[in-house]
Amino acid sequence: MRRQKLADLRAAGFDPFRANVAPTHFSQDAKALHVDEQDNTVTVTVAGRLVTFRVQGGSSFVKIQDQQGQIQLYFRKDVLGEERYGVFKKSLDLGDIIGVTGTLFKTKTGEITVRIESFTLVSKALRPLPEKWHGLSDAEQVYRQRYLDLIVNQESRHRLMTRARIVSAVRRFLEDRQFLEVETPVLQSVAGGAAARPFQTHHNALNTDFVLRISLELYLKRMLVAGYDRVFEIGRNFRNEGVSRRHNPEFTMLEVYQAYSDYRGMMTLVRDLLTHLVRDVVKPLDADGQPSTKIKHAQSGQEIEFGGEWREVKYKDLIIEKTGDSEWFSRSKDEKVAGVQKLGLYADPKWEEFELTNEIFGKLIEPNLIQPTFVTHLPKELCPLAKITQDDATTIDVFELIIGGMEVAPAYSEQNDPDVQRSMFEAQAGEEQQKIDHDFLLALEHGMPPAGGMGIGIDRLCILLTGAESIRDVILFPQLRNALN
RNA sequence: GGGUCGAUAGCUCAAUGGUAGAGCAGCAUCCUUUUAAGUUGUUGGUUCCGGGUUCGAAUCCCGGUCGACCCA
Repeated sequence: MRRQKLADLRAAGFDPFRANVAPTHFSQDAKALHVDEQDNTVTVTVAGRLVTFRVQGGSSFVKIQDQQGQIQLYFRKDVLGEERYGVFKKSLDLGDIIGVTGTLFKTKTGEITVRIESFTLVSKALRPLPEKWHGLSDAEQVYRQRYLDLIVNQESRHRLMTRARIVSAVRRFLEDRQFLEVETPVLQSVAGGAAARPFQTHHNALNTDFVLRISLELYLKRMLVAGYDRVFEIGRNFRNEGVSRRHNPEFTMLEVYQAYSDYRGMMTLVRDLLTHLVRDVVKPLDADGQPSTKIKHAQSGQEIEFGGEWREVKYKDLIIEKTGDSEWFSRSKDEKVAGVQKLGLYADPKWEEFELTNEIFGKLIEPNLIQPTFVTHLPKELCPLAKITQDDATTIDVFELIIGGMEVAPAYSEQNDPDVQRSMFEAQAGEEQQKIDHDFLLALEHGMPPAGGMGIGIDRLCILLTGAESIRDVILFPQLRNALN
């Protein structure tokens, strides 16, 4: 039927797919031009997709939607003429993309509307839009055909628009502080900087195997060696692991490195960044409609308070608090196995001691840290890339920022002693083992300034700041299995 | 990888083992300030796929595909 309309238009000498318009304004900018008591004095050209269609005899109201939102259009037979009005009624369908020119006025219900003087069909929708009231709710179709979700579900439009604004604001925030954005390789010989299974690939011309990066860290540190004292990268990492509400095989990471700083400097930086994003980008309102710094956490239902001081606590203190055992860290491995089991968790005697302890942290502590919390002084086995704490050789100078029960940002005082770095790589154990990048060690031997470094999972940050349920809701096209037909 | 649940018209959803339906969209009709517009009429189905049980399967059983949630 829609194809018939298209054929009819073409037969009449008009091909919508060869037409175009020159919009003068986006929808909301256009509406802002209307002056009260002065109807039909301002002319605008706007364009967008037809999303509601209310034809009533000789006059009709329709709405189009563009990047900024929707704007109502008013078509009259006596303005357009019999023939054009007929074309409007007969040839257009919901979902079509049109450009229109007309004057702004306010309807008797108070909605600023464009009184149409001319219109052009610039793209014909050959398939119908999903239902207008319920939108698109089939999760699979929402993800596979995200464009439909974004057309009809305002909530998705807003959430994913907010993500774009968050990423943009992060860039500006860092650039204002003289950080340089750099781009480092996705194809790497060694998947360093984290412990994760990488995707493997092969370069034909070089006849070389590569992996897709699992972290940005080691190349950004080479840039510190290079004398770029403040660098950051916002880039995609890839991990060949499970898919869940918090994991997508490709995800976006921000990593920031600042020479002559340390993990405490990163603490200030990340808190300033997040409060800026909440106050100036997300701009939540409280129950009375006043600006707030609280965002509702979808999983727990609690309000997360981003303003004020954030809790800071040592990893060991959290473990001692949870186990009720002040001597936990001097217990034998067998005692730790028993202790973990006593807390109702599975404990495998084959695990390393730090893994037993970390099971308690991961299962019982982290998920309950809803308010922003800096967990500091993690066991050194959890990361080989940080500096050892001066007065406690079992911990490292790092924090993990936990919000909403999720690790949002780890930060370190970066290890810059090449010999210590090498021995820490070699001493790695358990699940946390990272591959050794010898070229990176070579770079360190040339001298890297002392530095603070930090990573922020942008997807997880967006989950928190938009109150989303799942990582899939903040990624435009989340990974799904192939749908063969 | 394991468990639970789900897949029916373009979309949102119904349907005791007994003729597969509604709303919206579509099509036709009336309507010159509507707000999920309204009016009258109407088209539309490989019930995810493949087997099985049965006189008879959207419905019960087995296998598969895809998805959601939980667990690892």
